[in-house]
Amino acid sequence: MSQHRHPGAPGRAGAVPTLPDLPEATVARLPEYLRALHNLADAGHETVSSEGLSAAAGVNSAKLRKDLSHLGSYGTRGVGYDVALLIEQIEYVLGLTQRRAVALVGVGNLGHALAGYDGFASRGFRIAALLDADPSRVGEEINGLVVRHVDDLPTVAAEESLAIGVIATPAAAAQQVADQLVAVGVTSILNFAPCVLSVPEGVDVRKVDLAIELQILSFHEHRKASLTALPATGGTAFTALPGGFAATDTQEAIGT
Amino acid sequence: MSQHRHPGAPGRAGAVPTLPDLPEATVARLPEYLRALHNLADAGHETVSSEGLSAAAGVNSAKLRKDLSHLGSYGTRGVGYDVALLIEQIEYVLGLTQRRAVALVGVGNLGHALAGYDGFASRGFRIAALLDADPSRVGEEINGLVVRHVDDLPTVAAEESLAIGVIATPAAAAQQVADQLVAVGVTSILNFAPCVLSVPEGVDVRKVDLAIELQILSFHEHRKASLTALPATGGTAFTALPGGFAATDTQEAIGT
DNA sequence: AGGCGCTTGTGAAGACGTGCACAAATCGCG
DNA sequence: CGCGATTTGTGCACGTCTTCACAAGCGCCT
Ligand SMILES: NC(=O)c1ccc[n+]([C@@H]2O[C@H](COP(=O)([O-])OP(=O)(O)OC[C@H]3O[C@@H](n4cnc5c(N)ncnc54)[C@H](O)[C@@H]3O)[C@@H](O)[C@H]2O)c1
Ligand SMILES: NC(=O)c1ccc[n+]([C@@H]2O[C@H](COP(=O)([O-])OP(=O)(O)OC[C@H]3O[C@@H](n4cnc5c(N)ncnc54)[C@H](O)[C@@H]3O)[C@@H](O)[C@H]2O)c1
Repeated sequence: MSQHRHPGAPGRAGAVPTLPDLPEATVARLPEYLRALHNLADAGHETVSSEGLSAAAGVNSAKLRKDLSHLGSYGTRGVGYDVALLIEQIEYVLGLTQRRAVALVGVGNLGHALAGYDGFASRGFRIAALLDADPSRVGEEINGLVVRHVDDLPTVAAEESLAIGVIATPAAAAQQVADQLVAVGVTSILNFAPCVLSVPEGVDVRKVDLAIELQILSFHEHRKASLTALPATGGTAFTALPGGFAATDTQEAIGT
Repeated sequence: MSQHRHPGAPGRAGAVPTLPDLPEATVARLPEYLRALHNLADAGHETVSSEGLSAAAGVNSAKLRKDLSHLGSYGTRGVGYDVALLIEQIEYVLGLTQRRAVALVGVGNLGHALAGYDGFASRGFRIAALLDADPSRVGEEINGLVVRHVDDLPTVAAEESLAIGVIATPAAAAQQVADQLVAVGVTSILNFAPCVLSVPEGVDVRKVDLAIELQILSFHEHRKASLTALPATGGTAFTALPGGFAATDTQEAIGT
């Protein structure tokens, strides 16, 4: 509270945006709030309480309030948050006011699905290029975009200001592709290949690995099975899992 | 240390497996160690040091040692870890000794890619059924599996012991599908639809949301841009980012 | 056998994230 | 204008995670 400078509202002119450096955990949740807010806006809500928004986003309301307070938030006590304003704020902080260009490398099985996905456009991104190393794939048109050869990356980067590179190649090729992306100035990479990438300092890599998610679920299945298999020694001690079990990215038992 | 009971090696008979309850953060990393270990095994390594394995998995070596110590690990001081034994251990803890059956619901754009993905089989899972609500999709054969109607779910569950349900339907249908999965006894769900699911206690849900990953990357792009835009006051103070910046699921600047 | 170098396993400290509980602020209404 | 209902923003305490640093253990070489 006290004198909290507006951290750079979208409408304001340049003048040093003063991005507050948010806790990483908060950053990871802002997109969820944003999605929930868009749903609320579509449903006609003009304001929403922290209680309502946190329920829609599936988090604790105190956590939500603390997250929003980090970006010097615009709530009104006794009322709640202005939905439209909050959307603007979050989109600004996340850097979504500009439609960022994404280059998708590897137009195979998964790459085709990604290329045809409309969730890119509706959430602030634009597929600027499809790239592949297989000559037989080059030239193919998907969703209005023509697949180009991965060696054209420098040309593509010269035409467009690439913000993010998405790697959907086999693991064996991923490091090489990452190097090529870095070479043309890409500093953010989303990697679908199941491998660790080495990148220079200043380049961010996030990974999506289906098998890891399944294996984490498998662990919990295993644990649940070994618990219920135990002969109930004293009573129903194990029926209710110990509290605070959910963590990282797992949601469990969210009541309606 | 002291007398550490083997927590249930795969070869041993039943006798109460005694699954140690691992920190959630550790569970999330075990699959990465497992992948790195398989690579090492394929490359012919019989043992590996915590330093070597942590490098291959892209984490801090102390963290790796602590993670492994949680499962009553099998390292030898002065030598390292036996690769094959460690693989066995981790696979046991993750519950991968049985090939878990996965039901994939929603065989659209993304569902097709998942159905054709060989990473399932190679990492301990088996697609047991493909399900969709669209009558025109039912009957289609993908990778040797025939798409069945989602209303056949009870029949499928009766035939197979379904461990995990994967939801790849539009967000609007996801909750309903989740309810159907829960109704037939599925207690682990991987959700690709961008929405929050409500499930009863005891059911685990993990989500994969492409847009969230991109938006997190976008935030860091935004932040990096706003930093470099600043007139360098004293010198190269901002060239190196403050240490300990990577978090959650982000790897950054991993040296070779 | 003894010593030496290497590596594990872990205690302890600090950083980080979470959630309760409540004071401060705002609105609407009489 | 004042009051009560409501909701935000946050201090605080607690739990979890990370990282350092080092003693204990192991194998090898002499
Ligand atoms: N298919 C899925 O559902 C799925 C799910 C999770 C993860 N993945 C991972 O995503 C990646 C892609 O999977 P896929 O099923 O689409 O594989 P795929 O073999 O169908 O497609 C890979 C594509 O990458 C291209 N490619 C290969 N080397 C390249 C290079 N150096 N530069 C540019 N392009 C190159 C190939 O020509 C091919 O078109 C894999 O690493 C896979 O493990 C896939
Ligand atoms: N395509 C991608 O690359 C991608 C990436 C990330 C997330 N997603 C998400 O994954 C989901 C699927 O995306 P998509 O591109 O494959 O969509 P899609 O429309 O191509 O496929 C959806 C499929 O679900 C089926 N379906 C609809 N209602 C159903 C129900 N009640 N029960 C069973 N099946 C039902 C439809 O018949 C269709 O086959 C969406 O939520 C999307 O946001 C997709």
